[in-house]
Amino acid sequence: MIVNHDIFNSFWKGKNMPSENTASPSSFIHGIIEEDLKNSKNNGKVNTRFPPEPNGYLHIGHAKSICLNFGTALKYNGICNLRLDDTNPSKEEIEYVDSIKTDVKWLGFDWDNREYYASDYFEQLYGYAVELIKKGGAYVCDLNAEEIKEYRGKLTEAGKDSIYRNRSAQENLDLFQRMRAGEFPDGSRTLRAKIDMNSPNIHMRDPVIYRILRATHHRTGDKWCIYPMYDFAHCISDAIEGITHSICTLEFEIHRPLYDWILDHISVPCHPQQIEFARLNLSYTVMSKRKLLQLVQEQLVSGWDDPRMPTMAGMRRRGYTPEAIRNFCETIGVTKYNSLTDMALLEHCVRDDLNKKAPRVLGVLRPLKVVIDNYPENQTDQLDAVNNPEDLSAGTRKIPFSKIIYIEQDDFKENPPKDYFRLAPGKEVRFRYAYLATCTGVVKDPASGQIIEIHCNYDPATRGGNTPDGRKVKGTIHWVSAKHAVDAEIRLYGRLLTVADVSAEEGDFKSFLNPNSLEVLKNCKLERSLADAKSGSLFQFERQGYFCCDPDSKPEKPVFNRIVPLKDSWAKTEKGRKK
RNA sequence: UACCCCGUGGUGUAAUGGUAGCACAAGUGCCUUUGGCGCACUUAGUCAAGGUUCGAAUCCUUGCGGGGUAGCCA
Repeated sequence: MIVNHDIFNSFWKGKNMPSENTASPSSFIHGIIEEDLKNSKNNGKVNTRFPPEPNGYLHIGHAKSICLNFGTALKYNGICNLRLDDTNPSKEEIEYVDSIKTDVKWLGFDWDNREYYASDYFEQLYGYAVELIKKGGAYVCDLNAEEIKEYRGKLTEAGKDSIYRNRSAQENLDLFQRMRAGEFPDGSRTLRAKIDMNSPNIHMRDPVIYRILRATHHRTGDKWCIYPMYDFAHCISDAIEGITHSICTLEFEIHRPLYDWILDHISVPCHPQQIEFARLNLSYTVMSKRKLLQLVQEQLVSGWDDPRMPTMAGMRRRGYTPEAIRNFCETIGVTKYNSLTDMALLEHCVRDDLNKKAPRVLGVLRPLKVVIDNYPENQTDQLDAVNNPEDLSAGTRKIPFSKIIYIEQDDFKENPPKDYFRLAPGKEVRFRYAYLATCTGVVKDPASGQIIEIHCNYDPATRGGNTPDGRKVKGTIHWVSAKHAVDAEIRLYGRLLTVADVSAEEGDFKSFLNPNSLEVLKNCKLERSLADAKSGSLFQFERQGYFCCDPDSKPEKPVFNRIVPLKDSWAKTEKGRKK
């Protein structure tokens, strides 16, 4: 696993703080908050938290939650804590903790010194469990896992009481203490909340709140052999931290009565309000940690930071910017409707951001050799090129032109279709920033018939690409001088999956993996300046797309990732024509 | 067929009882030394039926459709 912190530390530091605007998604949640504010609830405070479990890498769905939680706190002058929800040591690792912190910072949010861990509350949580037992709200149950399942009943039928349900508080206290002391084997007993085995809500049928589990915790080591369950730990952690609005995803909606029940039955300092919203689903990808982990473990991708992954690490390596992701999160909104967001919207946000800030360069992905017959053998022109037409303060640079150049294979057609205004026999095009030239001949490989070389004559009067006589030339194509070019590897990424909505398909999601999601071009020709591009730096290769210098890049062999192609209305009409 | 939640153009959302709007996508045209960007325009929507109301996407009822929930996971 490669974690290149330099990618963003060098490039983005100080440039990626969210503005008031992008950090302010408006939604039904803010409606609730503003109502609370109006009623002076919580003394006018708005405190949130982002509470990931450190059992995997953060993905774009988490970004939505991060923007919501941190953005809400920012909007209402509150605070947002980072809390690692680490109550299940069997799945959690320090590597994940580190990556989570890295990703939240990279996205542009700051938890100051409020880096909290549910595990920091284990002692307090234990105390609250004791209080609950004393109040008759919890009991130690000796049923095993299968028995508990059986006693729980079904969705459509009530459960039945455990035979251990009516133990005395004294006995429960003694047993719970001995559970902690390690007197009983894993799985032999649990602490359960004493609620209602007939509840239509299965989560209220005496849920387990503590289990015996001998696993080394990444922070508390072997100090504990009992661990609190989510439902017990989360609401109390919220209360301990003074959270006012505990925002989570829809699948916890049915847990809310339990969240409230626990807080109502112990003496916590406050009672946060749980509010649920719909998690993000993105077309042509998967968003579950389990599936992403599978892709990594089965080496179907190169790692958590494979640029095809919807993880923050993957998107970072791909070249997506924090600003683009934040803007995306604002654009998609927050509701309770289970939706499927079009990947095209994310790509739009990426292009929109990159268009403003990415310097333009010339690079040829699939080179075709062009000889300018009437250009002097050993001459080199240094031509002025605009770095960014969207930002003239980015200035200009010099690019060298000479007798032999490379153009894109797509930019020449021996038998051009109608409306094709690139290079073709007898046709004139503009080499961007350089000269107008007319195609005079084609050289083919006698054996295969493949076009291997084009011949042109240029018009010396058109230096810089201008036409003193005012003639209009519609086609402008990019090029790179052969003798000045730097050879590079370019990785083109496609969609991870072949179907937009894999949840609607039957069978294993892996059978819908796009076999062509990665195409590596090893013979690309780029303008010289790209030889010393820094890892993580972003460019627009004119007429091609946006590209990001990969950590694998070396001065002698630069490597670039295509972040997203430019929109291509010609490809669209061509495709339409073929139909 | 238990309980809970959700249904607004193709997609994502706004309208909090008072003109159904925005963005993406799709399409057309203009502009253009990036077939990019930008600009203008077009297509297209309140799940259904009743009810309340001067007036309903919004409130009520029923139906239909979608999602969630039966870990000692979170």
